[in-house]
Amino acid sequence: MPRTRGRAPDGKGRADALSQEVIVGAAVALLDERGERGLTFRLLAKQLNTGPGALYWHVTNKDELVALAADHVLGDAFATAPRAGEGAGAELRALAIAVFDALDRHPWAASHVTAPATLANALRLLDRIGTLVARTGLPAERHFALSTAISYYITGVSAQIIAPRAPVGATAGRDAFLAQTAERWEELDPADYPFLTRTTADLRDHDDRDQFTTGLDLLLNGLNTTTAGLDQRISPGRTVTGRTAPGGSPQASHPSSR
Amino acid sequence: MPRTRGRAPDGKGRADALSQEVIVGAAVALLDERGERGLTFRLLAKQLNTGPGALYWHVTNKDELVALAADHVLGDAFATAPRAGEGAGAELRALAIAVFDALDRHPWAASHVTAPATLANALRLLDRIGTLVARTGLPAERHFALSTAISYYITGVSAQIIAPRAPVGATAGRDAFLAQTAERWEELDPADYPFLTRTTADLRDHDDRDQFTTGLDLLLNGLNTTTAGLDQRISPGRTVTGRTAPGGSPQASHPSSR
DNA sequence: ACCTGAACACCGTTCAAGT
DNA sequence: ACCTGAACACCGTTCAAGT
Repeated sequence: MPRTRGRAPDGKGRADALSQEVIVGAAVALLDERGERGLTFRLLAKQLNTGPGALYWHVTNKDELVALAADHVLGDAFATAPRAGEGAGAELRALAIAVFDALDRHPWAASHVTAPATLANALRLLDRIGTLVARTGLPAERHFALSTAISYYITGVSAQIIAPRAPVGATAGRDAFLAQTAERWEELDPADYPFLTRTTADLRDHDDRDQFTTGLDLLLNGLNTTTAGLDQRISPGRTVTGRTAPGGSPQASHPSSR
Repeated sequence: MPRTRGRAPDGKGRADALSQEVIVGAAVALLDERGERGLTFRLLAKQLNTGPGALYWHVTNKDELVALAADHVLGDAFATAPRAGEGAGAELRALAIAVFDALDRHPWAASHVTAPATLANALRLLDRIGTLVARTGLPAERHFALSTAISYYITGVSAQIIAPRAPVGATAGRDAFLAQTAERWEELDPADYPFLTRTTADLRDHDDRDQFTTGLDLLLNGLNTTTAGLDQRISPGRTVTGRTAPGGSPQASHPSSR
């Protein structure tokens, strides 16, 4: 079964000619089926009716191949995310969720989408985020920092949430894993872990996707407040220990605990 | 179950006896020196004066070993983060930055700190975050969601920022990489990438650590606003495309574009 | 209980040789 | 330009055998 993705039928190249796209497509399929460890140049070559060496003509090495595969599935997000003009904030939110969902369909992918963007769809994503951020009316000097922060959140937190599902092993799946982790938490000493030991119920029945949107909304909410907080960008960078300003100056940027 | 937890110094075990701690310590050193690919059971065994098989008595496999190593360096964060009572928000911020810095010292580690927490220091971190969140006075039902959101941000975004530095190759380092990426952005078509093409300067001279704190402050800022937005938790979960509520209900949670 | 080290079953990658 | 496939230089992991 030759896996020939559509080759423009212009020339007389063999119908099953190799190309980077064909290889990446087959890699995605293999990755979906057998996980990152299951992707092998030998196996991939066999499925494409060649030898392993042939693949190296189109792809530098396995790292690049996996990165290209991850970027490929990232592209799915643009199909679902609506361009409609509901306001920049709403579009940002929709785009972020579309990315999460796209990566969620291919658990191996999330951790291979890296920043700063160099591959096609990662570039497209960041540009779109930036364009939307620019539309919010926030000060232009902050566009880059805010856009990359959002971009980091989307891919970083997605990876964090989705990655534990990547190990192809546990067929029992997510629920069993969570239940098992919850059990571990229950056995901890409440004196050492006061929070975890009283929170096991939430762990058991939380929804991963809700988790993603919770933090996302926090972040987008913060965007609202941020216009006034321009000054905050100046001071905290250098404080190595992360201590707040020694003078106890007004820190509108931190949630007050009173 | 070969868990050689603390060896009581009663017997006359060889001074250089193997234990999980010794192995993890040596693994961290090797990881720091030669990166993830440089860590080999053969090499590690040689440095510990044994055969590779011996290691498997104390550690299930390489995945577990790397996870333990990552959790080990995560522990460094607790040394720097001050417990002082500057308010929950400030402490949260300090803790987050301490984690970033700890992971930044061991670029291979960030991507291996996974959620939900199962290893010692990851548990400790999440418990601490939860305890601090509980102190903010936010509604108790939201403590779990908010704490994990913060935790996801810290480890996920750290990984995202730090990971590109992990490849042991590029001795030229981060700056060269950024400059090179900036060049790529400059060559893009402004019609397709309006944002990126006008933002290359920011990419070139941004500071990674500032990037981390920018998003962090956004997130913590959002915490302030969130008390009023309790309702927002209910609706968005099910909307698959990520569209906002169809009725056009008041959406205090999104940045207004006006 | 813990360690040894040879052996198994793989890998990614290269490269001379072909078309 | 592109493909072939054998060969190189490794790996992680297992396991009978030792102490």
